[in-house]
Amino acid sequence: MSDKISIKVGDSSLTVDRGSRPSDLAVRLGEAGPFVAARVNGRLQDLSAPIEEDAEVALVGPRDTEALDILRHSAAHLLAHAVLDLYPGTQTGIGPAVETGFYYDFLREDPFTPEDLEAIEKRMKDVVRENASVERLVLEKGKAVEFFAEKGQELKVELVREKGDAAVSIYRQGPFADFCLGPHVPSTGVLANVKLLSVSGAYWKGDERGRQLQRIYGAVFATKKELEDHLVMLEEAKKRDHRKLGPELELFGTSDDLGGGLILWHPKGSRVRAVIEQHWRERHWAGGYEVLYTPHIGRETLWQTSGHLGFYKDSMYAPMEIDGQNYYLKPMNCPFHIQIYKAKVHSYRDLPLRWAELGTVYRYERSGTLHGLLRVRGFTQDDAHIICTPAQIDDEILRVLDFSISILADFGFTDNKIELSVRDPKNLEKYCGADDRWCQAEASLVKALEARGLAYERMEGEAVFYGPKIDIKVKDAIGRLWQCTTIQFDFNMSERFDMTYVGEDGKEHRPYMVHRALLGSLERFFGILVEHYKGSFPLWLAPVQVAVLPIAERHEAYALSLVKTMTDNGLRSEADISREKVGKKIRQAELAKVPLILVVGDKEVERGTAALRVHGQGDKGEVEVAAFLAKAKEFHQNKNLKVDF
RNA sequence: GCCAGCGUAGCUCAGUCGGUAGAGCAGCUGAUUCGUAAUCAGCAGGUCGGAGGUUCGAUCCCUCUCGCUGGCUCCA
Repeated sequence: MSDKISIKVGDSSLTVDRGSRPSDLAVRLGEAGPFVAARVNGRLQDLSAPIEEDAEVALVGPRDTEALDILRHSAAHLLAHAVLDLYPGTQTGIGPAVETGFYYDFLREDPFTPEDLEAIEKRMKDVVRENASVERLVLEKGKAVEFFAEKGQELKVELVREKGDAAVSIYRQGPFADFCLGPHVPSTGVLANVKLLSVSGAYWKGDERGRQLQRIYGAVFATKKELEDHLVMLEEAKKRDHRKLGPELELFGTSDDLGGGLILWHPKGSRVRAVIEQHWRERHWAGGYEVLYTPHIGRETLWQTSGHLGFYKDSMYAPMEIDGQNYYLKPMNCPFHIQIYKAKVHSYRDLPLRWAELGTVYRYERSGTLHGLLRVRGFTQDDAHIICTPAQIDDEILRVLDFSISILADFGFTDNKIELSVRDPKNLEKYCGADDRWCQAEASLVKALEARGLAYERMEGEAVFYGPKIDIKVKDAIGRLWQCTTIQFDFNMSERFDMTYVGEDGKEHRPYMVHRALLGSLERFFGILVEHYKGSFPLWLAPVQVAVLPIAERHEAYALSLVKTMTDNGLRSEADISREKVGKKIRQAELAKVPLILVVGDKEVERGTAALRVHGQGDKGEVEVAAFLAKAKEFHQNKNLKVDF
């Protein structure tokens, strides 16, 4: 075996000693760097890792996209380095890169305070300036255990014992050493643009019964600008926060006296909700659905049959006793729809049935999980159940998929991420329902996605126990994903309630049942809408669509007549007849994010016109009332997301 | 539920090293009748989240409790 190997870096080819390191290549090629890692024959590795065979090598700079995870992971190590410098005796848990940055978990008696975070960040920056080197060593497993035991790092000892191979790689910098595969940056100098963001609790190995650790979160980027942009984005997200905008725009509220996780829809929010519901109903009727109503409570026996009392009881509220019988608040609508199904004998000729309901359900959520409109204890699901024969299932799935995507688009969500959740192939016994049914169900989900050419991610093992499903997540204005639609097969309920239909053969058959929530819940969807539009709803959804602002008292009658004209034409309109100057009225209408503003004074009264202002676009000048009305009506009725006058 | 932080007027916030609180906006009243993002003046508004304790005295210190925030866990 030759002790030379040939290396290709970009356009250059060179022959080097076997065992040369990527960092040597950089020197040899006169590449300035800095570099954070190297891609050797497609695999990311340390700059200091020897190359043992002919290879194609790419040096990875901090600004390369594939560097970001390395920067994050290394920044997590830097964080631990600083923490151990400042708080010796702290035990380190795990510290990975995550989607938005990195974190590290620590075990320590005293809580980290915000001041501690500042001190830690400062120490991190010192270490960056020192450009401390990061060293990799490989120890035999037993030695690695000893190594961490000597340092008093019991958590690491546990990890090495559980996960370590025969040879364990360890990264070391300052007082900190980690059991870690890498790769890592060669030294800390490239981690200058780092910021610690928050501290929170976390469980050791994610186990609720396990030890409680303290987790410090941070973000890191290759350039200062990217870090600043990220911080601006966090600020931007805060400005869109529906929990702030909701009460500000008088859309909804909560009340301590009412209780956590319960939402009060204020008049303006209720208006928007009513518009959403009406649109939803009309689309469902047009789409071949019946819209049902069912009660909020049901007898214990119903929940026993459905199985909820068996496996879902912890999420249900305590029963109330009525005439010696226990009744439960509903956590789901399906048993009620099934009762309607079972009210008569169904023929295959009746199917498919598509039954939808805006059904308000109540679920116990642990106090710490409640979050604005997004996680609540009482909410209205836009639920539907499709009951059909095996022969109909492909058509029905395609139909519900198209329907869902189309309705999401009505609200401005056209950029979606789709996930197909299927069984865990290694654990088939934990699922209910016959194997051939699972196969057919999965096949029809895939067929529908492929028929429409939709990209999707296959989530192995993510199916719920009763059937495979498709989830649709929508992307909002600042790129965040929100789960809305879920289309799930249910092989459980139809069995438990012994749902049947009479087939052509005169025999009883088991229908397919598909659950579907499209918007998800009205509360949650409304929260997502508020964040997506930053409170500035498109015209057709806006609680007030046209504000009419008289300049002086003598213009009020005219303003009110315009409001009546708008209202008579189906537009939601209000006049501001406060004794304020027009500048103030405009400011208030703009702050309320009213899409269209009509200012009227002497000139407009005299000519029977109005001065138009479009939210976010400013003064558009004088308009004829009839022409304005025609356009506004058109935008409203067509549900345009943007208006153009 | 767990860890940490927070809770002062409707909102945003100041303040009190323990002697029962203050501003701006919003509200009300009055004046102003005004041309594209805040007219002026006056008034009113708080058992300082709730309960208990320590103290001559608690909004401030302690305990419990409720709620909110960031996460964790959970979300068949």
